[in-house]
Amino acid sequence: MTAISEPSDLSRNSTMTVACPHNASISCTDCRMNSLCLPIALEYDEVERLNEIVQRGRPLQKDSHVYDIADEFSAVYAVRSGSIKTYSVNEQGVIQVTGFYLPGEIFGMDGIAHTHHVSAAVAMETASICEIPFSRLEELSITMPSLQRHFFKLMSKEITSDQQLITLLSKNSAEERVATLLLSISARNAKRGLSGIRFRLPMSRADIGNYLGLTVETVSRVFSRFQKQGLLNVDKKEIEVVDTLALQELANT
Amino acid sequence: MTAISEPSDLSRNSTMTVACPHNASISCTDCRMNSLCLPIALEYDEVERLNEIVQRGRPLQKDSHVYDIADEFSAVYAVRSGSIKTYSVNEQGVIQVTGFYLPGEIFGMDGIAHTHHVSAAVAMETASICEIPFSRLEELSITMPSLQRHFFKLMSKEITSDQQLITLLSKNSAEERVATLLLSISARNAKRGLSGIRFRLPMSRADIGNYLGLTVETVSRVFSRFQKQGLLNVDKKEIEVVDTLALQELANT
DNA sequence: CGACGCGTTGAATGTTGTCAAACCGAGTGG
DNA sequence: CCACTCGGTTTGACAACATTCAACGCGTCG
Repeated sequence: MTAISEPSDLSRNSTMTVACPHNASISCTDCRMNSLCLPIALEYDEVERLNEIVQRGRPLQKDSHVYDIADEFSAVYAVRSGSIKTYSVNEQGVIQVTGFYLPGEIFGMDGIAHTHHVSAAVAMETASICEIPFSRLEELSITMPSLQRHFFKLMSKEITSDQQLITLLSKNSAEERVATLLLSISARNAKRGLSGIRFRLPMSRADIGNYLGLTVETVSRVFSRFQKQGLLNVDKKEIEVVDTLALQELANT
Repeated sequence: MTAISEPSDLSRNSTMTVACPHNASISCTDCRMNSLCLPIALEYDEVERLNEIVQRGRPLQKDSHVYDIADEFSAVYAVRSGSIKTYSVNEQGVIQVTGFYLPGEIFGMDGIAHTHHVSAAVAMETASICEIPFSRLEELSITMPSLQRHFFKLMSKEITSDQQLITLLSKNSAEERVATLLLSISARNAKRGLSGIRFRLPMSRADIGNYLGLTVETVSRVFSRFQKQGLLNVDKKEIEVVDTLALQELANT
């Protein structure tokens, strides 16, 4: 569960050899995302050792599962391209979207304390991911303190982002919730070196509504209102942030 | 963060020597709550070893902190008597109550992945607690697999109860939220051998409202409505559940 | 072309929040 | 002993906000 909070720090213009992010044969060293998903403190040969345990699969199709509820927990995942959403299902079968994950972000840690996943993860669009087997990661962590620290930080972030979502749902209006989500996605895009002003939302209105505890119609209306007020330009999933400050004021209320 | 989900299993009518729960000199072996807060699989001498690392303090006064936000994380805690609430505060200073803890329940695990607490814990009434230094607990866990498993289960429960709260806030009405909380407290009282029908709510209406994302007035109105409909008898904090089934239907909607 | 998924918009409804007033029980101090 | 305050709770009237239901537009895909 992330999305509202912002992922790890540091942007290093690592390599000139920029390959297609869907490409499965790329290594951690060359990956465009490595400054986001890797601990910054790793030395070159440490990255190499991590690289050896990372498994890169063929790209996932839209709507296909990375893991499903009750699947055995065996790995955590990094988004290399595309985007992923996670959701849980309660006893009554109600679905709750719990997070959106963009390239460079890590997901799937909900199973660490369990033996099985308590949520599911699906691709919102064609996506490629890195699978990091957790048992190997644990071994590796023992000899690489910086890696261990990095993962503790990631787990922390998951927990605090849960609490942020709870507060958002419990205390904020529809406009405030949507503004907060937009700013979060904007900031995360900026961190990846993309524009924080113009970007494409990977998720549907229904996903946004489910995540924020709103109906599709309300989400749509908020977008329209923001556009009318000159805060945004909205064209389906394409967003242009016009008045960042106004959005921030909304989000910080 | 707990409250909606129910804590550990098994009730064993352990001892005849029932002492005052505020009494600090009681040992884990004799504690009335041990069937709730201890892993059931522990042998007698294992309980003794756990007992040796548990620190029992003087009773806490109402509104006094067990730990505060940003305090160093050093221990987890078990409620021996009274009750505890936890809350977090976001960047804008908004307080979100994140859990209510009754005797026999464990809290303070939010700091495990961090070095410092990301939430605060205060006594809602006079309470006594057991402090379990985490470093010692980790050592002990190595030689006691059943203890380790128990704590993993507790951590899992924290995470899933977060997700349950998120779903509750995001998808349920005021009545459904209140019904769910009441049933949770009822069930937890029953598990402690107390009545699940007549009990005293330890928290204020304001705390309930904050936790459930409602105003005090709404909480009060829902209680009144439930009473009018013959689901409850309410007298300030004293609750009598009259129609459990109707409450359950509300909670499961 | 027609069906379908997705998004938008309008009108009506209903739930929850806001504001204000009053109540109640427990202390407190005159 | 009584009047007083104070915090927590309840209740009412009203307004605001979000949902519901319905219709429609638009693009894609069979």
